[in-house]
Amino acid sequence: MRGILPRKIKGFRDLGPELTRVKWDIIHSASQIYRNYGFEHWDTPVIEYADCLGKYLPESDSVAEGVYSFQNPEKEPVYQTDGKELRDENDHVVMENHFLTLRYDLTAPLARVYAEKLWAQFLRNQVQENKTPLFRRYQYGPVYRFEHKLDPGRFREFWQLDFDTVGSDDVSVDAEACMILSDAMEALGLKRGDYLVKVNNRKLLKGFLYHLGIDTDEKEQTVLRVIDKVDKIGIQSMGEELGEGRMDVSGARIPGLGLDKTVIHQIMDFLQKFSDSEKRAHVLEALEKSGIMNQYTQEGIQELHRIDSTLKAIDFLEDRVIFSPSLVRGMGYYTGPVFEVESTQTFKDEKGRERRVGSICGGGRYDNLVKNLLGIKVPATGASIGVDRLAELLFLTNRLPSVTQPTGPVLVIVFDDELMPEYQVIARELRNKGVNTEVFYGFQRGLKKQLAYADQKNCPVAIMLGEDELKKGVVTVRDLRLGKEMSSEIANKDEWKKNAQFEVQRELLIDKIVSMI
RNA sequence: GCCGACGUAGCUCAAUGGUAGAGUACUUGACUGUGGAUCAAGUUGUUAUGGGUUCAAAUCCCAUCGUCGGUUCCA
Repeated sequence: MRGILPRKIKGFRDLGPELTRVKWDIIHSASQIYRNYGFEHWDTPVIEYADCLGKYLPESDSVAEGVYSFQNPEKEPVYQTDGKELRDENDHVVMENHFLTLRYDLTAPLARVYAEKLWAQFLRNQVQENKTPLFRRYQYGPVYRFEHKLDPGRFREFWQLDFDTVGSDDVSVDAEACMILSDAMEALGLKRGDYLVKVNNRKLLKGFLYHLGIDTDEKEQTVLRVIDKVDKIGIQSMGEELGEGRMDVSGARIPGLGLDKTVIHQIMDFLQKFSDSEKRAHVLEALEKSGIMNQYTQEGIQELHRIDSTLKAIDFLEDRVIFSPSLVRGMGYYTGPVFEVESTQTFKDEKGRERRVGSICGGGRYDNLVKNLLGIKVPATGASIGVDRLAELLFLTNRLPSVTQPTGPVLVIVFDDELMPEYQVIARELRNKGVNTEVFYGFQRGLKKQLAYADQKNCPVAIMLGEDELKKGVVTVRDLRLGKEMSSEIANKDEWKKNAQFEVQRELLIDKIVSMI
């Protein structure tokens, strides 16, 4: 017989109070920075029409690999390119169960929002390239990807925290994105030097590879994919992989791209030449001297110059933002500057091995944001904080120790059902003063149980009111925080009790508690 | 998808073909209205699942499932 096993979908998780708190800390402090730069908060649905996200139907050739899709139970009209309903030979509107997709990032929905706003004008042919409106928004929320392989720290449901500027091709926006990322990292508690914003320009790589005879998008993509791994596998292995392939430590054979030896050496030289430069100006100088000049590299260098001078003007030096000509960022859709925030911190895993956290934010410029939807180029640039990655980082490196053990509520102990109304009055009065207060409602009402509960929730204070106190017109207050401090030193139970516990007149209770919190 | 390692109590892990154990957690008591520490007692298992070899399997073999590490792919 089939039964029900309580369980979660792989790659989805429950977040306890500690992680939840870290997560919202990140969101609040970073959002504050985004607003500080003028971005407005938007939110969009978790589910979208598959075609609007640039994902097409499972039966078509471009199978929506990697996303969660399903058919809408409701039939709706099919549209033509001019926005009118598609009709059959009998002039009936063609109806379909459209495919729906859980959003896999926040950028695709942004494109939909932007295109939807422009749609009416677009139909009237009033939308022109280079005249599209400026739109700046930030957004956070869960996104969903159907990953086959789930590395630790990689999930199928995870949160992103994006800001994007649509409708500007000025690279000052890219420079600004670096400022924002840097400010955001510091706002949520990272110290200068705990992180580095790394910047590169896709045009530079494109121009360089073009110079080496790698002149098609397809070739470029495969080469970039290998270059992207250099941090992970080292320059030597990367070279092997560009050439004849290599043997992995595990014995797996990794096929190479079969590039020419001289080409490979030039790529390796290029990457090594810049990996040691610390000054942005030095990198630019070296790039100019390299003599690889074509349309792409020229534009790329010029843009980096602009970014450098913008950052320099407000004293964003190399302790925050560096140029890193080897930075690729996997995705193919970037067209200009790309950036990434790397955590320089390490932590020890459960086996005591030193581990790096790596990249925690990424972004860049992409000119084809709404190309699918409006058919025109709209320049956009933006970046995304990987909230869950960052939460884990803060957790692992213990950057926020106070967050890992949040203070619990004041606990009102329940001795007697008859006194419940009075317990509620006390709780009410405390809450009105802004003190988090909980009345104990558990089954097991032994005092021991209730105090153990308070201890487990890290309550600072317990309030006890029973028959004895009622007769005297007092309330017993137990300072759990003080008690915890003393517990390591004091063995004598009575003395311990004497110090951490006292009686107070009922009418003085609230002020007393407030002063203790 | 491919290569490798691992899977024993809620958790962390022992037991090298011969009776399945410890720490921790949990429950109860010492303390009948008092957290921690201490002490005492108690509960916890189809050794991932299914098959095979053997007088005898947690242990050896095969398959399946799961976890981890590496690799491939990734809008």
